[in-house]
Amino acid sequence: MSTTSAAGWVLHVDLDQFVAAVEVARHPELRGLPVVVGGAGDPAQRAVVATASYEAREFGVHSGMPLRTAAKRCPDAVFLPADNAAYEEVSARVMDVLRGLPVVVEVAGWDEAFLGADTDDPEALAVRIRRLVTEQTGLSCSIGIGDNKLRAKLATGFAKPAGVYRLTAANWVEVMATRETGSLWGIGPKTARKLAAEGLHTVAELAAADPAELAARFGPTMGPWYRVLAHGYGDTEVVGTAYVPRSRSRETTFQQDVSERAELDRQVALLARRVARDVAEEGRAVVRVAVKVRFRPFLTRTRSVTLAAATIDGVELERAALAVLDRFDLDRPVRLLGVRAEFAPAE
DNA sequence: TCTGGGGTCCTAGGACCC
DNA sequence: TCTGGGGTCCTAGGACCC
Repeated sequence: MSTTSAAGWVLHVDLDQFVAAVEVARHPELRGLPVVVGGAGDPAQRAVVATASYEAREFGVHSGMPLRTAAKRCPDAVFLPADNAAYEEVSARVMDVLRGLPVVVEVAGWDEAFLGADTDDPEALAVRIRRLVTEQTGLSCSIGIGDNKLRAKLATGFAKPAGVYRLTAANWVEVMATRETGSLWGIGPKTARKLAAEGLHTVAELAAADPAELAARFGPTMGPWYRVLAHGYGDTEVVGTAYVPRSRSRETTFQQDVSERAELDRQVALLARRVARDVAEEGRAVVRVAVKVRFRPFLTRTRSVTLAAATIDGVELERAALAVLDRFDLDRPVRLLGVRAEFAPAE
């Protein structure tokens, strides 16, 4: 089978409330209850919601929300710790089901994948995929059908939950024209606000904007790209080759802010060792090491260094991370430390 | 909304070189 | 050293996504 597909259809498969669904699958007594997964499962701790079940979402609980806030909105929710190893295993099983089909599979996250498919009846294929995934994993998914990745991805939003939806050039204007620019995949809250300040509120308004003016305001790449998004244009190539990471990082938010310098050194060394283990597994040389410090209340700073020579050696990575930490003004309480290693760009 | 953890890509300024 | 223009690398920060 080829590893890319430029012709035919793009399908976007997205598992419904994935993490919560995995937990319900192994704790059937939780079915129908508001379930909130995140952190260590203790709403009193500093952590956020990884996934909320649809029942919990009814109470206004959503991912990214502090667990504390979730507990206020939904005091009766069942709080569970995140078990990433379990989710990765289930995710791998789902991807294997997809790879068993005559399609190109591009994994786009734990719970989603793009498929390149040559078919005359993408709806029939989508229905078949939904049935297969449920039969073989017990999980429900939604599927967006598009003539490119952007439209397939957005279509999934209209397909959820447990449905199929087609979004192409044929219905793009009808479906998207009056929606806010922030509904586009790639335009977040900040950019949506800046666009609105330029008088561009809807997808149709952005599509009709002057590319040169967008370039002047938002940069030579991003400006014109926003307009392209608003037209629904996008990548049609689905790539099935293995993902090659550009970096590996580890970070920790402390339950209590840390001020003591020796403890900060100790924590950075621990993080650097964890990164070194990940790097060793990857087996690729590191060319740059970065340290992230988040001070109280929430001021985030990064410092980084290009190594004199690329290395995979854990001791050197740890030494580099400590040296970078030393360049910060550590005069305020710290709530988070992070260490990131960057690999040499793949050829 | 007192704001996790793991990623990617773009921008912009300064250094440095020719 | 009253100083141009272009290219590239390094670094920090921002925005976005899952």
